[in-house]
Amino acid sequence: MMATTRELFARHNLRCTAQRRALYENLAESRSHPTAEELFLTVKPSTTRLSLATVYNTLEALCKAGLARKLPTSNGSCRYDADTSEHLHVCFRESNEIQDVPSELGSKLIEHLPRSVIAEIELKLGVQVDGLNIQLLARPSPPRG
Amino acid sequence: MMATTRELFARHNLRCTAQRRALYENLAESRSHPTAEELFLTVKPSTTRLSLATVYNTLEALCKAGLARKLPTSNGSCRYDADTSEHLHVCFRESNEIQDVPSELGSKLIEHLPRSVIAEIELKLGVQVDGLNIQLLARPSPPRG
DNA sequence: GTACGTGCAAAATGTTTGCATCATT
DNA sequence: AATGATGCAAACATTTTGCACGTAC
Repeated sequence: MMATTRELFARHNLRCTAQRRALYENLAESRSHPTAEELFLTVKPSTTRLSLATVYNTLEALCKAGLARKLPTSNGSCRYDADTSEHLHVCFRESNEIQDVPSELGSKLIEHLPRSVIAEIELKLGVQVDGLNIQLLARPSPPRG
Repeated sequence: MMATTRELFARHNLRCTAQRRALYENLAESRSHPTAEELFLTVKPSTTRLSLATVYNTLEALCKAGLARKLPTSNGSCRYDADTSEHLHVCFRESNEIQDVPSELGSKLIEHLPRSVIAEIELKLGVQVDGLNIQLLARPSPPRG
C-alpha cells in the first residue's frame, strides 16, 4: 500500500507544510534528479509561496530523514534523488545531468559486489560504510551509420 | 623508469611552467585528494608566484590531459586526484574528505564488476561509459570498548 | 501556545572570466 | 617571435544564514 506524503512525513518526524509536500512529491515523481534550482522552478508556479531557501532547507531535511539523497556532481551544484534504494547512476560528462540505470540492469552489478570485501575495507581503514555512490561517467552514444 | 614531470607534460602537450610543475608534483605525492584551495595553500609558500586562478586553470588542464581526475563531493567544492587508475574512494560524510581504498582491497571489488553488464547498460541507455566513480560513503569507526 | 518552517535579503563559499603582463617553446 | 600561462580583481554561481513572521501540531 502507498502511504500518503503526510503519513510518510509523520513517520519521519517532519512537519507537513504545503511547500515540503509539493517539493517532495515533485521530486519523487521526477526522473531527472533535479538541482535545487530546477526543483524550485518546477514547483514554484503551482505553490502559493515558495522560496529557494526553503527548497534547500527542505532538501536537507529530507536527506537527513532518509527520504532523499544528495548526489554530488562535478560542476558545483548538487542533484537530488527521492529514490534511496541502492542503484546506479549514469552521469553525463558535458551536462552533469544524472540518469538512473534501471534496477533490473544495475542490480546485476550491485549484487556482484562482495559484501565481504566491504567488511574488509571497513576493518582495515577503520570506517563504517553506510552508503554507496556508483556513477558511470558517460557521453551520449554517437548516432550509428 | 620514472619520467620527469617535464617529460610527462611534454608527452601531453602541456607547457611546463614552475607553477604547473609544483602543483602537479604536490598533487601526485598527496594522499589527501586536496581541494583547489588546499592545494593552493600547500604549494603557495614554496612557489615564487602563484594565484588561485592558476590552480583552477592547471587542474582543469591536467584533467583534460588525463593526468588528474576531478572528484565531486557533496559540499560544493571538488577534490582532485593525480591517480587516474580505476580505484575506489571512501568519502567521509561529515568532512567530505576523500581517501583511497588501497588497490589490493579495491581491485577485488572492481574486478568483480561484470563488463558485460556495462556493455548492456551502454546499449540500452544509448551511452558510452568511459569512466567509473565508486565512492563508499562512510563515517569513522567509533573507538572500540 | 510553542516549536518549527518560511520568505527575504544579505553573506559566505567556490569557481570562472577578462585583460595586461610574462614565460615557454 | 608567437603562443599560451599567469596574476589580479571582478563577476558569477551555488548554498547558507539571520531574522521577523507565519503555520503545524
